[in-house]
Formats: sequence, C-alpha cells, structure tokens
Amino acid sequence: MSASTKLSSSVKAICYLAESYPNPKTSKEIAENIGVNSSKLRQLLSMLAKQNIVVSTQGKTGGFTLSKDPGIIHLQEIYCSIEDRKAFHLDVTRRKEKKQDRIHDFNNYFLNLFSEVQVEIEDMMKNISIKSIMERLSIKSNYNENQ
Amino acid sequence: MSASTKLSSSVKAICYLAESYPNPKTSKEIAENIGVNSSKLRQLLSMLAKQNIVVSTQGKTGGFTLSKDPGIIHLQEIYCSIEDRKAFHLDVTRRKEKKQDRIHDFNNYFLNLFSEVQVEIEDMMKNISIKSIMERLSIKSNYNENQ
DNA sequence: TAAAATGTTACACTATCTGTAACATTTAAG
DNA sequence: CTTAAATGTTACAGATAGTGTAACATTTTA
Repeated sequence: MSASTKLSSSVKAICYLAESYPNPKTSKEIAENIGVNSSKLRQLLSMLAKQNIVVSTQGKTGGFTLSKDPGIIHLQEIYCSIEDRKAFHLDVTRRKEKKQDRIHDFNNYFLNLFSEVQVEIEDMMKNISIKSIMERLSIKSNYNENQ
Repeated sequence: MSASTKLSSSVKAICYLAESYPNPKTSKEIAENIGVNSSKLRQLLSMLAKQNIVVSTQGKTGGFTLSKDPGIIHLQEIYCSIEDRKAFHLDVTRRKEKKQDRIHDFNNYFLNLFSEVQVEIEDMMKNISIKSIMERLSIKSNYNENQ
C-alpha cells in the first residue's frame, strides 16, 4: 500500500467514525462505506489504535470508535502512525576520509535534501486537522456533541 | 526510473559537465564517472538538451557540453525537464451535481493536497542552484572562467 | 459453547522500476 | 564516399514493489 493510499484511506475511515460517533463500526461497515478492502483497512485501523487515535474492541459486538477530538487529530499524526519510516534517522555519519568517492558525497547530499523535503511535507500536514477536512467536505462530526 | 533517481543522476552529470567545461564529454565518459548506465543517461541528457541546459553534438567527435551558467540552473528546472508530469494540470473540473459520491470528493481533496505538496517541493527546488551544490561538494566549476 | 469481531500473515496477480541491449540516425575524419 | 563513433530511441527480461483477497488465530460477548 502506497503512503498516499494509506493516508487517504485512514482519513476517510476516521471521518466516517467521527460522523457516526459514538457508535462503534466494524471494519466491514467502514470498508464498504469508504470503498476499500476490509482486511487492508483493519491493518490501518490496528496501527491507528496503537497510537490511540481510534479504539478497537474485539468480540461479538466489537468494532472501531474514534477516541480523539477531530479538531486535534492532524494529518502528520496519522501519517506517522501508519508509515513506519525511521523518522529521519538517516545515515548522516560524517565520514572523515575524503577519498575519491564523490558519488557517495552526492548521495549523501540528496539524502539530506530529500529528508528536508520530507520535513517540509510533514509541517504542511501538521496544519491540517480532520475537523478542517470534514468542514471542507461538509461532513458533520458528532464527536464533540457526544463526549 | 524514479523521479529522485532521475534528478540526482541529472545533477551529477551536469556538475561533471560544469567541471570539465568546455570539453564535450560522451555519455560513456559521464556514465562511468557518475556510476550510471550510459543508455539511461542519454535519455536524461537528451531531455536536458531539449530544454537547452546542455548541448549535444552527434557524430564521431560528438558529446555533451553544458550550455547554461551553473549559477542559474535550478533543481526545479532540471526536474521539469526530465519529469513529464502535466505540471499540475489536475482534473479539478468542478462538478455541480452533489450526489452521493463522497468518495469522489475525498479523492479530489487529496489530489488537491498532493498537488499543493508538489508545488511546495518545487519551490524548495527553485532555491537550489547547481552552483550551490558544487560549492557544497567542493567541486570547481570551469564554466564561468571559460565562456 | 458458538458466533462475530479484530489482528496478523500469506499469497497470487499486477504494475512499475532497473539495467542492459539493440539498432537507427547523424556526423566528422580519412 | 565510406567508415567509425557518437547520439537518439525503443524494447525487453529480471527484480522489486503495490494490490486485492483469503485464511486463520485470537478475543469477547451473548
């Protein structure tokens, strides 16, 4: 699953849970509503549960419920929950030897550049809340009214 | 070829041409110097030639030469030369009907978001010149001294 | 104890990426 | 004018990654 697909699927699911709060919804219900496979969706929701964005309950009457105010859930938080990159722990060990491998210097340069880009993207995502997305798409949240 | 690989290979080649200016270099020479396949490199250089960043001459004594000041060549310019995306001509045709396809609204939202991210990345790249990269990596340019 | 949910793994299918080769075209030198 | 050597372009097999689905263990309520 590509990062963008994971992110958009997660957001769709979270918005659906905010809308149907406080009723728990099964992965099957959510999957049908947002048009993705329920098994893949469970993988995402499982990770979101570990970061306390949603709560999952197993068993016969189980399902998923939103456990955080849509106003304070941001895209970057979701992204980090579902994407297991090493959070910019890039290999930037300075090599003292200045030998003939310019190619290595280039690669280091681009690794640094791409990590800066990554930081920039995450900064953008920090400024986008689930609430703002729901307002933009005219989806009513039932979270605040019911907590 | 991924976008990042194409970009870094192009930059390596251009730096090499700036360093060895005004001598034309064959794709084989450049490829060996920067560690990529000469055929793939010709594809990149061919596109850079169409944007007048390098000049290619065919024939027995042919090769590639830099044709633009490293100080005014920016990463975004290179990126656009080798990446044939439609430059943000995304399908943002506003649909008047507001029918039940919320999924479509979500997808439109993310298309817009990702294109904003793309713009942000390109803005970063506009601020990085080949000259600055060469200085950072201690590679001496022979372009200005010889034009 | 059984039913129904999550949690996790596996897998075939597809698509994309990667490296390489092949060959047509162009052009300068002999 | 012929040949050698370069670019320009296309094609392709192998490797890698993405996609959709299924299967099954685990958990928990009725």
